[in-house]
Amino acid sequence: MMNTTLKLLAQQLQLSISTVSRALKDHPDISAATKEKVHALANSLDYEPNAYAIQLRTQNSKIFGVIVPAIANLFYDSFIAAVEEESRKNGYALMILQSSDNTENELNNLKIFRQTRVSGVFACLSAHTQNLEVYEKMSDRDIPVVFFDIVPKDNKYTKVRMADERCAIIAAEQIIQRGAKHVLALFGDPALSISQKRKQAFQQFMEKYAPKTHCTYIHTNSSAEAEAAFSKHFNKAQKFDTVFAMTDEILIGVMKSIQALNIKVPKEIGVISISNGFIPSLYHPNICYVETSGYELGKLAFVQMLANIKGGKTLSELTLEARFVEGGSM
Amino acid sequence: MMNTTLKLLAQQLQLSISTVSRALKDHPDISAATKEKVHALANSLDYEPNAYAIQLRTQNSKIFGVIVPAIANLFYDSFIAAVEEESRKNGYALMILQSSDNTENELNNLKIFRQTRVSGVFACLSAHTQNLEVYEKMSDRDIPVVFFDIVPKDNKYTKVRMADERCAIIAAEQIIQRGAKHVLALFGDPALSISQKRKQAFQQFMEKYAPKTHCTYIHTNSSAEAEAAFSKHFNKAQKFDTVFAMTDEILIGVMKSIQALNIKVPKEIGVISISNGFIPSLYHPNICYVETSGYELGKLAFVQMLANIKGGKTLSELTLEARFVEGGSM
DNA sequence: TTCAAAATAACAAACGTTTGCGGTAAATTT
DNA sequence: AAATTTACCGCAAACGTTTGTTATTTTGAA
Repeated sequence: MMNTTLKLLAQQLQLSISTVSRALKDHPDISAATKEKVHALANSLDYEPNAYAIQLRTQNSKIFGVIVPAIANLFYDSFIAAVEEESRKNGYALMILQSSDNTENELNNLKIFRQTRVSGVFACLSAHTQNLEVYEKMSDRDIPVVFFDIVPKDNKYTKVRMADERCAIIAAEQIIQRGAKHVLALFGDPALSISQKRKQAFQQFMEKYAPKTHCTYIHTNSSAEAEAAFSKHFNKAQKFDTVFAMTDEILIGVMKSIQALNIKVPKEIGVISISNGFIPSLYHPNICYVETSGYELGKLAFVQMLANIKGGKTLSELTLEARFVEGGSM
Repeated sequence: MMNTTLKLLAQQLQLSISTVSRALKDHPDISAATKEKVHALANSLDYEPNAYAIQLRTQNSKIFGVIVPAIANLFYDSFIAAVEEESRKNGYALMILQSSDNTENELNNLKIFRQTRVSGVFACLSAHTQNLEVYEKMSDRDIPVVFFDIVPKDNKYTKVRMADERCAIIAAEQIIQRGAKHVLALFGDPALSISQKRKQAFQQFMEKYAPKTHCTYIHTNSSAEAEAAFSKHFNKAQKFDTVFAMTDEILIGVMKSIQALNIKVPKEIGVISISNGFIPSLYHPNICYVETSGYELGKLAFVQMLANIKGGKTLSELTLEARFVEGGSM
């Protein structure tokens, strides 16, 4: 079927293309009568403007690009959901690409975004991306970039992220408040800055405010490792009364071990984690956690993006405050 | 910064735009020497073709649209991941929109896709969408649509879905094989065709091949409902030896109740579900499940899409075979 | 009436490509 | 040496919009 264009409408109405174009967007130059006629025909032929022609003319694509390590991820998918909601409200669509934590993919994705002339990109750095040159290229093209979650250190970028240190500290506060004596604290890949930050903040806080509490710190790289580490340490003479899991992944491992050993929560052990909230709700009792909301972060990122687009440059780092969510696990 | 275009390259090289264009795409009309020069300059100015101009000229956007009820969903996000992988390999990008199971959103999304002139759309119907007129409109525009998961009944559409009935039957087989005597079978929203199909297939199979097994059928709409239903029924005189959960959502509710009541799996009760695999792996022992892989479905959908684009019309329904995955829960 | 000022609509260029066709010079054939 | 290929390249139109400028008509005041 022939696509209906301005030209077609113009021909049928014996008007010029420009008149039809203006009528459609309610330009004051056009008389009410003409507008009416144009709208009528446009509707009946259900005219839909060609986004590509518009972009070509106006240099504005009304599309945002999003790069995440993985879509299939409890945190990122809620981030995406939030950004998508806001985008829709503001007349933007989303193009989502995943890097699979692979720098090469990240590069290709950025290229696609440049070619698509996206209006902006939300980027989460791949775990080991060091070279930010390609992001500079986006700026050269006047495409604003809002980094989220895994962000570069340099202050010249716009970024939003969780208050990682605060998360760990809030967890520590709770642990102290409950009067824990022996804590097993499990953190993620020690090569990741997020693991380092959380571990450091947690440890410092504990040492300062509860020097008598005995803490064991362990790094694990997967659910399975966490599970193994937990059961190994739990069988030692020194029983823990509290376990802290830095991520959902770790929590999952811990909980499997707890179920396997048939340990009673919270009677025999208290459990607390940092999470988006979904995994903690899977268990009975619900696990206490410090909330890091991908959804909230998405909303925040979008605000930054809009500010960036409207008001020019907004070079700042925004961190999202975390809060403790009560469960029955402590 | 000025975007580098063909025109710019042409000027700098004292060549015509068409020559530059042809040189860049290795057209035989152009001499090797010229090609070399053009490529060199294009690289140093890192020229990137304007996708909008190309689309305007060639009427081909190289973008696929995807509509899912929700991105933040274990099944759909793996579906998306698969489609995204394949798309990238084939030089397409993805535009992902969520309907939130809301027909109005679905309509708007389709509209965006039409305006963006996507090369094709992958669509999962909203739970209660009846009117498929808008999808007809896509066909009018020669935009192929591949339905997945929740698909229309009409055979004129291209669709891929899980073998829903088979899933239920495989589960029933396993239940019979383990010699269950009393089964509690939990299904989802009875208004959804998927619930109906699975329930019907399950029930028929059980009645035919294990008429003496006593089954209780219940429909629930959420995790919480499933949790409540399970604990309510478990306390009755007649204890179940096996519970079947049609979805992850239901399984989550069931498992919470099982943990709350401190029931031993599989000693006191056998558990089996239909799932993507993630949730069943969260418990100890791992829950047995019939696998419905969003990832696999995505791959399949993509094949269909490509066939549709290349070979014209391919009106058929493909179903993805399910398989049983052993856990320790039965 | 006459003329300036609104009101209304048409013209045309531009956005960056692709591509059919035509043109010129060099190479090859008679 | 004339005629014909062949190799290489440029011209120009088209894709569907938007928008500054210009042309025409209508209106209202002088």
